[in-house]
Amino acid sequence: MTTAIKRCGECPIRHRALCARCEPPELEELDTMKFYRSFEAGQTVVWAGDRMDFMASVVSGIASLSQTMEDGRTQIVGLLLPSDFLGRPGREFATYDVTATTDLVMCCFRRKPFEAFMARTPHLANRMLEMTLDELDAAREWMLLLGRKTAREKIASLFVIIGRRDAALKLKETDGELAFDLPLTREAMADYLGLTLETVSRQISALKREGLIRLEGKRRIVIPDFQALMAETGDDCDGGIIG
Amino acid sequence: MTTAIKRCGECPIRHRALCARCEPPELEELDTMKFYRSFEAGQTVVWAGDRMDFMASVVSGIASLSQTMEDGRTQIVGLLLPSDFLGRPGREFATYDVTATTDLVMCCFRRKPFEAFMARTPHLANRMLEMTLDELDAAREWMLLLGRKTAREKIASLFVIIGRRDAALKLKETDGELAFDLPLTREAMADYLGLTLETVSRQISALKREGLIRLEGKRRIVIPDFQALMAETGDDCDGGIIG
DNA sequence: GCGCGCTATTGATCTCGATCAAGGTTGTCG
DNA sequence: CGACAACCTTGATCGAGATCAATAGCGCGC
Repeated sequence: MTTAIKRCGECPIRHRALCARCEPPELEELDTMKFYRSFEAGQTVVWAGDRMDFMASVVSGIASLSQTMEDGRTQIVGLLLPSDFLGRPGREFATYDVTATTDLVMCCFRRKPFEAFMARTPHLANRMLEMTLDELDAAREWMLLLGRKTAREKIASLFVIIGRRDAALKLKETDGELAFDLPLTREAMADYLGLTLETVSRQISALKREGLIRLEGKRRIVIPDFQALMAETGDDCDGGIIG
Repeated sequence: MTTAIKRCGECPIRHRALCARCEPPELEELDTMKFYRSFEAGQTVVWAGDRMDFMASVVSGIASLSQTMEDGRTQIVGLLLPSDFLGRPGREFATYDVTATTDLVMCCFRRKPFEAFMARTPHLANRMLEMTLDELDAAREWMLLLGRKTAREKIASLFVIIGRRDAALKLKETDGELAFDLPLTREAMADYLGLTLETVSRQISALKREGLIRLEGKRRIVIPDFQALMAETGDDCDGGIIG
């Protein structure tokens, strides 16, 4: 396994996932338990059931969490994008297969010291709770997609979510033309959306034919009119601004 | 809305969801912010988007969390069984419709004082994190069901999960014969499993015809051989004991 | 008891997405 | 360059579950 380990004093994680409110002494302490791991696209980070003696935060690249049934049916239950967190306190063994779907760098923390650190840093525990609740909301939104949306709506929803997230990372607005690289193969998209890869391919072709998206190569998606694509997701289009 | 409010010094919640590790002074304090609310089967606890100025724990009965699309397609994204928790810190507005699917009693805590209490009671914050992570795991298991299981497997999975949970509440073993009342109509089951009510009905009839379950009336399910039913869920049957 | 509303069952038919199958594209390595 | 592998697209057909429709049981109030 290609696992580069290095130390670094300026982790992007500080400013994103965990430590927006950490003080310098706390950051120092986090640094002592921190190391980086790199994975190539396709590599497995951990298998479900493996001992996992670290928690981690995604620095760059994308990983997927998936579950597989004995007969091979697979469901991706979550994507880890930059700043997303992996691992749960108090759990020694991985629950899901974690796979790098693109080249991936993670900032890892050894579990024991990290848990000890969390125990005496309340705002870090709060931040963990906040992140977990956000993930729970995302999972529940995905349940609506898996249970009730058509193939076309599923594809449109996926593109909207990836597009929005991608724009957020680049600090761009999500209106007007938007372009991004799909971090998933057709098969991975199928496993995320509860479809077959053929259906994914056909629906992408249909959206292309209708001008809702353009393809540059197989992987790069251009969305000329983000609002128009959102109208295909089946969701309320007000972006979920409640209150 | 039938909303009985009473105070009570011996809340079952103490021993379950929140306070297994609370000390007597903390329990006193929790009591000052606690009140009970009762709902009849079918009543709505809150609508998505409503202001919700309390958090709550289910004392008895069952509630469902659901999302509905404009055209009426509905997905139940979670069931709240006794001891389950509702509401998230820092969120003033409900994200999902919450409906009593049976007669329901909830133990409620006013949000502001509860949040303040949480902020200075670290083990409560930890307990919240633990519960949220468990819910996340449950949601992800359900994603596999929604995305990849057949109608038959979905029904079998539902019965296994309700049966197991019901047995746990009654402190019974989950082998040999097991009987419980279905807390959901056929329609609610359909909305939970991502099916139509006709398909639910047909699959239940099929399981009955094959002797995997018996029906006593419309709602009471008897499972003569729990292992045999588990074999129909498509899951590994070792009950997920990893490590 | 009778009629009404709600829930559940069952049948007939249709349809969306799965499955099976055949190419086409792209990239890599000798 | 050519061969091979991985990934993607498209077509033909199939089938699980949706949809449409009719009927049946089951309280509940009058």
